[in-house]
Amino acid sequence: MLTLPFIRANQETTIADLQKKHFANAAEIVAQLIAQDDQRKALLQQAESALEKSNAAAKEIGALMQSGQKELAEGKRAETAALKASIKEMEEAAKAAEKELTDLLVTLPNLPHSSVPQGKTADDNEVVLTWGSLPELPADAQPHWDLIKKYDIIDFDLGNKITGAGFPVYKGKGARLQRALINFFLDEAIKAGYYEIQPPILINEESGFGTGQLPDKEGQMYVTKEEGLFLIPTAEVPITNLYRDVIVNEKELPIKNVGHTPCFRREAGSWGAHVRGLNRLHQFDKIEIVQIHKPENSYAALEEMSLHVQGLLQKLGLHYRVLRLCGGDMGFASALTYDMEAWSGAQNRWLEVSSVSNFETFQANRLKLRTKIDGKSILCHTLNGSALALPRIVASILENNQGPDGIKIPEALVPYTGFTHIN
RNA sequence: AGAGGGGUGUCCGAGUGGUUUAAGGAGCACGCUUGGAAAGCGUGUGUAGGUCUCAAGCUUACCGAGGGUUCGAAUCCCUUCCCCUCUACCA
Repeated sequence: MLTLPFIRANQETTIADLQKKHFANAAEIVAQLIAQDDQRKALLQQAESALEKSNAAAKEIGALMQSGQKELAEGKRAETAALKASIKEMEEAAKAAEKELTDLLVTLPNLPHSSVPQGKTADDNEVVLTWGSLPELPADAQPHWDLIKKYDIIDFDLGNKITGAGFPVYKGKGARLQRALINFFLDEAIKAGYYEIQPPILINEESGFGTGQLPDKEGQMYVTKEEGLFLIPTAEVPITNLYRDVIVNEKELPIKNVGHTPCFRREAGSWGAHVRGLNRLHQFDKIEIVQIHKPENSYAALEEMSLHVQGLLQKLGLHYRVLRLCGGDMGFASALTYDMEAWSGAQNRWLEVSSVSNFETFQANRLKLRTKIDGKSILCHTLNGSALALPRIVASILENNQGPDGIKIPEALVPYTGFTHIN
């Protein structure tokens, strides 16, 4: 959530930045926000001065009662009683104005960083770098959805039976590969100074709001019927919300947390040929890194996180590229996002395997996550990234490493899998 | 899940309708004292909003959360969340 003082002080750039993110009617909405804020302030002042009068009168009555002047007190009481209704009305009006204002403010996306390229779609993203080279594959190379059947390691039919589409069952070496990747990614993060967290994977509404999933993306999450709890779409939600309503001691910054969780996404209406197999699932495992910083350090941290993710891909020997997302393709809450895409040999295309973002104060403002610097409380910057999401990594490893001996496990993973080939 | 007891500031803790403008203590910060330290003494010590060029000041809200009663609520009532004890159940 953007802050009103910032919008007021930077109207021109706010409008231009919103347009860069292809937010419709930016100028009108900014003007409307400011008008509503003016109105809110006026109503608030009205209500507060009425309250002040009523508080003073109540105090006077108290004093009169105490000194035994009952009749004077009774008179005063009758007088003050008449104020009540109008005070209530004013308070309600002020509250309604504030809610209206917040409801509108919450619809504004975060402003993009100056380095974010102009553009509308994924085609406009900027390729920052490409690492490695195309894998050499046999002529009869198969896509991963055939390989998993050939080696009987991931079973969609069984998942269909017990749950539904998009909930695969991992079996044998497929299950062990999952576990190996999870441990490998966690260990690498811990080596890089992250602190491991195992959060709940159901979250309440406040948490959904704190990181920006609610009220907007309600349809993306599964909800429990009785309690109204949401299954997390990413560990970012619980791990970042640990710091909701917290004033972090400056000495504790930066905070670097990592957690592995399953992630649940409804992905309503997005099924088709390009989301076959492991490319898009309703449930998948992901290791998420989350950092909290003082504002001046957050962009250095973003680069560090990007390098960490790249290090993982390099150790797995996957051909990858890094994209700087354009304004139109970025997430709602992000100020700058790097996507890492791994090459999928048999599908002949790039698969997004990580997304690393700096949210600046956007989430912190919703979370009320602050720190104190020189006695002043300021909003922290939050960042997060996948390090990494499993299914597409598995797809890439299977496709890129297939050969006559079966699928070769990347060397860095062998200590974790305990086997060198899937065959 | 049933019965009972609780939730007050950074922490402990008093407070069952009106100088509570949240007592008292601890902690922390600064000062005095001291050769130095401790002790002692003094002062200060939250968050958010509004007003204000800034600061100060003034003001509103905040005693788990949300509503209500009242001229006035930490205190009374309702709803809800969380914690503790016992019972039940369970991995």
